[in-house]
Amino acid sequence: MSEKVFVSAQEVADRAGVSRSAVSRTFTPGASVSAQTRRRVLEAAEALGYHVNELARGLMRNESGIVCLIVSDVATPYRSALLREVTLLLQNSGKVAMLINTDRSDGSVDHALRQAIRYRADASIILSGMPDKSIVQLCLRNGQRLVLINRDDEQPGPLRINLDDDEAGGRVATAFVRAGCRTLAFANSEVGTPSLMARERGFVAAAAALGMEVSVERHGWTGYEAGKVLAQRMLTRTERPDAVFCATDLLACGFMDAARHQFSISVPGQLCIAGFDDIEQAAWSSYDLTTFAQPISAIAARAVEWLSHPQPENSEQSIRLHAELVWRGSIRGG
Amino acid sequence: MSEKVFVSAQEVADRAGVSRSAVSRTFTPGASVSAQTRRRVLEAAEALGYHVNELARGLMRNESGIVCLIVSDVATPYRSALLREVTLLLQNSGKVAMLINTDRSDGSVDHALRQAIRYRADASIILSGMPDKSIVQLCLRNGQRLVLINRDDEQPGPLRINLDDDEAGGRVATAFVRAGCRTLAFANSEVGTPSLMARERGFVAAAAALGMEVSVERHGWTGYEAGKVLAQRMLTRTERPDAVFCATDLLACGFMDAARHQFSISVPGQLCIAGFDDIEQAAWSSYDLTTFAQPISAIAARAVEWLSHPQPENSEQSIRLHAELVWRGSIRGG
DNA sequence: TTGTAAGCGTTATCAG
DNA sequence: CTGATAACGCTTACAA
Repeated sequence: MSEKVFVSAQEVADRAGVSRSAVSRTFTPGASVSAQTRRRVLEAAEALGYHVNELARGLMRNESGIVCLIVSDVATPYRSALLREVTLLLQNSGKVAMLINTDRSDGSVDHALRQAIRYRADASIILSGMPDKSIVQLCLRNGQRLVLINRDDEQPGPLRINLDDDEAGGRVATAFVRAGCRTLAFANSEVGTPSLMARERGFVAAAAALGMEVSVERHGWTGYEAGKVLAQRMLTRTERPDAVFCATDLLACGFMDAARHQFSISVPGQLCIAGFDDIEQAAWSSYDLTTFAQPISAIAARAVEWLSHPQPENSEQSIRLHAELVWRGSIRGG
Repeated sequence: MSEKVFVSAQEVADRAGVSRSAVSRTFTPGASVSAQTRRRVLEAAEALGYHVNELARGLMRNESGIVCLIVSDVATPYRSALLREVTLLLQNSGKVAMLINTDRSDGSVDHALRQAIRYRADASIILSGMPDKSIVQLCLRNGQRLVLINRDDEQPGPLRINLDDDEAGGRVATAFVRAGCRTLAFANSEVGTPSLMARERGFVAAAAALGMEVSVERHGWTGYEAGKVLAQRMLTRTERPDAVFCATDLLACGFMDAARHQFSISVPGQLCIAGFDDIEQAAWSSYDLTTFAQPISAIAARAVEWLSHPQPENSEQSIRLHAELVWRGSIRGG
């Protein structure tokens, strides 16, 4: 198989009878080339199968066009939906996404960020995990913009996009009470992400304000299986809850399935359930889950927009978005 | 904010009191550097925060380390699971994934492949859509390796990984008959992907061999909603099917939900259902769907392995993998 | 083992 | 508007 393969701007220039620079200008938006030169260059390029080498271009411009997406558990409904949205917007604004799949181990995100630096990514968007403070500084020093989504970090520099997780609890608590529920529970995972904890705290506080106590249980990761386990724990108690707020839709689906199929508890008849994220499955008729919608499009839009714009420099780099309550059938009397 | 930011090998060399090349060699696996030089370089690099510039390295080596993943509908359970697997393996073998999200329009994949060429990706893996013949040739001429997953294309050059979709039908048909079903149906989407059509043909043929006819209906895309619509069409007929093979798990979930919640048909009591893909939701107790498992790990492994190995050149570049039947509760008498 | 120097494919600068 | 020339940060003969 042939080895020396890629055709360079020089070859195009030779064939078109112009200089390298003319070729370069032809492929640089907004550069001044005469219509004729331009046409001849394009012809030659087409004939030769020339494609700009973005590696070399990035080297010169000190701007690769690459944006790193750092994420664990990509196959999860919420994560993959966010990923879709972000990549789409990124492409529309002329960037290209580099995907780094982290595991849930400690140095994982830091490792990913180092990768981003080596490829001279213009920016990194962190969808899961938390980078170490030092590596964040390293990225910023290297001129890399950082976006943290739902990470709720305090340090300045990166753009932080978060939801009003704490306020969600209040709305659910009210709905549960209105539905006549008396024994409230919160099903959480053990991972203890700031946003998950905020949902828990908000719910507990709101319930307390209504004069009710919440039994909290935490287990495993935020997936379907953990929801089942949590249901097993909570539904075998002597004082069984008649309302559960699950920190995540996946937890809620697992919880609901266990309640119905293992304990023959009717939802919402004997048990009201609410989730968080509004994943696609929440709308499926088997679940019909009342939940809070992650404003995925808004999140992605704000992130990408911030990347494309000249930085506002001293403006507060923290955005708080609203998670809308989506009423469905898993709470009585919606 | 500071502008000239990235630290170069030269600066490291200066600080360590060695030459540029020494630095380069230190970061090139398997190059000969004395332990002492190596140590001094590493110290200087650490102190300065040096990171190899992969853009420049790729330019020299003519090998970027980038592998392009071309995929539409990333947020779909099957796609995102495959994506997770591929990115993971890619990372383990020292490559990095560039994600391009295509829509279902015609030139979309071609556009993505051009992007891949511009970034001098070492390879592209196509998970959805079909590239034009000419662009495939262009990629190959440019030394870019190509992997087509479940695309069932005939042209030589790319590695083609496919399943035995056609054989699946036979196993389902037998199971349906054994369950006592008499009125068979196949629920497909309109997209007409080779693999989807192969499932349909295989099922129809197998049923014919058993002396039964299959009513086929096609609608929309391969998602949950389309499954509901198909159910509406097929379950309102005078001669209602008592067994349905859905081309996709998502279709099956939608079909099952419509059957149960709109038509109060019990599954598997009055209606047996089978799907294809074995997405996570198929195992959820609300569905408990009998289905065929995409051998996701094997697919990813074969793809990545082929990319990393020196090409076998003349060997047949087509792999056919087996989709295992996963027995669950949506067919009677498993 | 080490340093020197050439070159990878671009773009930016600056004359013309 | 165009063309020469100098970077960009790296790797890799080749020579020491």
